[in-house]
Amino acid sequence: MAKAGQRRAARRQERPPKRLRKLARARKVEPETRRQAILDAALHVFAERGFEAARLDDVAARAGVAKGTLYLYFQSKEALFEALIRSAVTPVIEQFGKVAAAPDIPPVKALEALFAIFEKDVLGTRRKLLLRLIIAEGPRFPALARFYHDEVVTRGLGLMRALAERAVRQGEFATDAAARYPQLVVAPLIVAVIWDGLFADIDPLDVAGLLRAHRQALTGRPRKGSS
Amino acid sequence: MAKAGQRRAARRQERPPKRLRKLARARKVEPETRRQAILDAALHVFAERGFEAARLDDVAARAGVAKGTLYLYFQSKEALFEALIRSAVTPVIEQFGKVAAAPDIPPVKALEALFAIFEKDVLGTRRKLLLRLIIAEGPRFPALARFYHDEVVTRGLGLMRALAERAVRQGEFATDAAARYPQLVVAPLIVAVIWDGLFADIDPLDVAGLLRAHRQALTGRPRKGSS
Amino acid sequence: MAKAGQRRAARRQERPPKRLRKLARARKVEPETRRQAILDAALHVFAERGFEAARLDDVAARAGVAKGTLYLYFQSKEALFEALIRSAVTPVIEQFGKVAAAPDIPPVKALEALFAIFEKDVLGTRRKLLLRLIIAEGPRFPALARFYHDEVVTRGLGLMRALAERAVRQGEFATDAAARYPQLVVAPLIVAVIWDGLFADIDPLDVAGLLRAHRQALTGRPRKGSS
Amino acid sequence: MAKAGQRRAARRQERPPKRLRKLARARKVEPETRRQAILDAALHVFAERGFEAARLDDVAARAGVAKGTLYLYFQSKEALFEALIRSAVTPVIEQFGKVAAAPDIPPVKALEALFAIFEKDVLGTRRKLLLRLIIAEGPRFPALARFYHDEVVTRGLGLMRALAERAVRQGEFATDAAARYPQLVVAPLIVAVIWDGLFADIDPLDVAGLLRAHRQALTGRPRKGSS
DNA sequence: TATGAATGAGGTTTCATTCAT
DNA sequence: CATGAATGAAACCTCATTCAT
Repeated sequence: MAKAGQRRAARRQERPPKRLRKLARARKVEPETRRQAILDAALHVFAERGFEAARLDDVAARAGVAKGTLYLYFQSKEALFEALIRSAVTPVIEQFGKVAAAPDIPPVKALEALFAIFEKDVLGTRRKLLLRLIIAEGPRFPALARFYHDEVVTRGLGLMRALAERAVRQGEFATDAAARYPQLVVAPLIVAVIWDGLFADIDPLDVAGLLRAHRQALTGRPRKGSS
Repeated sequence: MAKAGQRRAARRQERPPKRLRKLARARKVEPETRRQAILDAALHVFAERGFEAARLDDVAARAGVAKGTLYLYFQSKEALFEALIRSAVTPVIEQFGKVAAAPDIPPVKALEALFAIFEKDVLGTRRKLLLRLIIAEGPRFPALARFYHDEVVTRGLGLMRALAERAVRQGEFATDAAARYPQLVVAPLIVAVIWDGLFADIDPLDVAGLLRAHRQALTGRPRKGSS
Repeated sequence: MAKAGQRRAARRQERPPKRLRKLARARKVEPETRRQAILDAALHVFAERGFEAARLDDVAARAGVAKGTLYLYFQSKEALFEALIRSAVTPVIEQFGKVAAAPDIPPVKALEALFAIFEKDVLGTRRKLLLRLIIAEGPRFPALARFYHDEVVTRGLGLMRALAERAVRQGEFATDAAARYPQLVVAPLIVAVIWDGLFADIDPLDVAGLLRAHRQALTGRPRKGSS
Repeated sequence: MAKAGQRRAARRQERPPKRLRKLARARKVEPETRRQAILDAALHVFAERGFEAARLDDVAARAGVAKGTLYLYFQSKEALFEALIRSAVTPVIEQFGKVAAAPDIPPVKALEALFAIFEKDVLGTRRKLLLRLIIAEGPRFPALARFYHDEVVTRGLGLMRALAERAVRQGEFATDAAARYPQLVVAPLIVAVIWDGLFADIDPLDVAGLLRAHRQALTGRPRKGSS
């Protein structure tokens, strides 16, 4: 038709009255299950569009519940977002903790293991979306930033520092730089996540190679023959 | 025939005239000046709220122009956002280029200079907002991500790689890791920007110390006496 | 973490809460009823102001729904307009068909009946607004023009032609002009609608007289004593 | 780019600053010439989009003047519209008058001439746009409707009535229907204009044939062999 | 006289939130 | 508990009109 006002019209198509759709009365699911379904859906939608642009309609649809139902589980869009961040954040750290704190394995081996976990369980899963979400939306959600700082960053960097110190003591790291600034250890991980978000399609990054090189740089020892 | 002083003709039948403009018309300024004012305002507002949440009302108010004026300079909110990214992106790289490419200064000195420039001209200015904006919004603006990749990332990493290679050849870097993955050189810079955005208020980062430690790690030599 | 009672999250930082809904939620009505109410309202508003000048605010108010509700039933202003035209168009034609096709009543009697129907069910009702709307806005809505052409004009003229041919065969029409150009039969009806729209207030038209005279002209026989 | 808000954006393309375009200081043209240029442009734009949707920007561009200049010649969009209707309306009528009133030519010949004029000087020119504009927008501009009624309709129908009466007296018309309702004479002309506006592209009308048939119907005499 | 940048009210459309069912 | 129709504030964008130049 003509050219009158239509903005995001392209998003929808037709509008069947669709009422009277004999609603199948939601075969009783565990509330916790449903809560998780909503959080899963929310992660996808928030990650894809960002907090503001995310539509609860989409979250509800993806979770397979009605829009109103969201409000039975979360007070508001913001509360859902916060719960999302909080819920998904801890598990990884604990895994990290187990590896990093083990005093019997050599620090460089531990580092290797940590990077592998990161590659597999963060970069390889939807958890990377979470990390991106925090980086992107954190500045607008100070309470979440603080939570993340306290729960993840501080603990994570603590582990890294302990590991680095162990590595320094055992002569595995050339300098104590990483022990004083454990951010140096994780910085390439962060960059990998960001790179993936921005350039995955146009210039994918060889994360494994990057992390191998990073380990090499930390130990200060030339590559041992292999790549 | 109702000859004068009637606006919005077809509305006249049912609508009170109520049109009493005062318009303190802005004294003519150079178009380029005004364009810059809008871009400045946009940087602030977009950086503070993100693309979606940013309101053009706020941009206009901050720029000291009427809402409609924005549209004399930019086609849409999105166009304004793009222009913002594109406009502010190149200058730094050029500065970087001058320093990094100079073959006469020792690579580590060059690195030192680059980090100083970064600290002063990016972290110390509103340019860091821009970087954050790209990190946060880039995934939703593939065209911009590509632009940034082509104009900044590729060139920047190219410089870093050249510098690192020089450093390796001259024996200033312990390993060739940074030459193979120049992302390793800039990763702490990125982390500094992100940290600043998220935790500046609750746990500020000693960026100078971080970057010093980073240089130290890259060279693989224990600190030379000083801090 | 500001847990409850906060809406529009990301706005919270600079905006007064000021959200105090009262919403006298409309008692549930049948969707079809509501759809009709909206279409009725739309007919009035569009007819009175034309497509462009019509404000959806007015449509909503007249239909007794909120502005947003319109978008639950129609995708856009344009879609509403199209639906309006399409919904109201067919009924009359069917009535026409019944009368015009009846082979047992004399053609002139049928014509008389058709004109009476037109006077009562088109000119006498809001359907004339619809006709005017098509005449006025059709040029800007080619899809609608085609729809109207195919659904109404072609069929209507077909009926007229058949009727005229019957009249010619039976010697009731002086010439075959109307059989070849059935537009001639309806032209005065169109003119009556237009006249009503433009001059009803200043110089009303005696439509009954006009149509009587028109029949007389078609038959080519002087008035039989009466009027 | 992404899918954020953009409504009529497609209409524009880029936005060159275009200020400082050494304005050629409008080589003095006669005010009346310029006024006509504006009216010509206005006819096109108003006809194409309707009053409300017409943009003065387009009128100005088409007339080759700046937007502000329009206001030196007309008080408002509405005033321009009114002037447009008034300015273009009279000429045809006068031509009609000359032919219709000539007492020496046979009425049917006169009719033939009138229809020819109509076909050539109305349907064949931009004047038909004017007629359509009056039909479409008249209801929202009562003052214009009255003007048109008094200046054109009344005079035109008067001429038609006189002509028809002459035809009746001379036995050229089968009935006095057209003398009593001269609208019957012009109705097919109106229909031709409307048809052209709505269906020109999908089902063009043989106007000449229609009008020949119309004359035939009015005279009530079977076609005289020819055409 | 002519310009066109600037204005800002007002339009359409979106979407978080509510609540009758 | 769950639903989803309804709400209405607020966003983006347009364009008639003004006025400094």
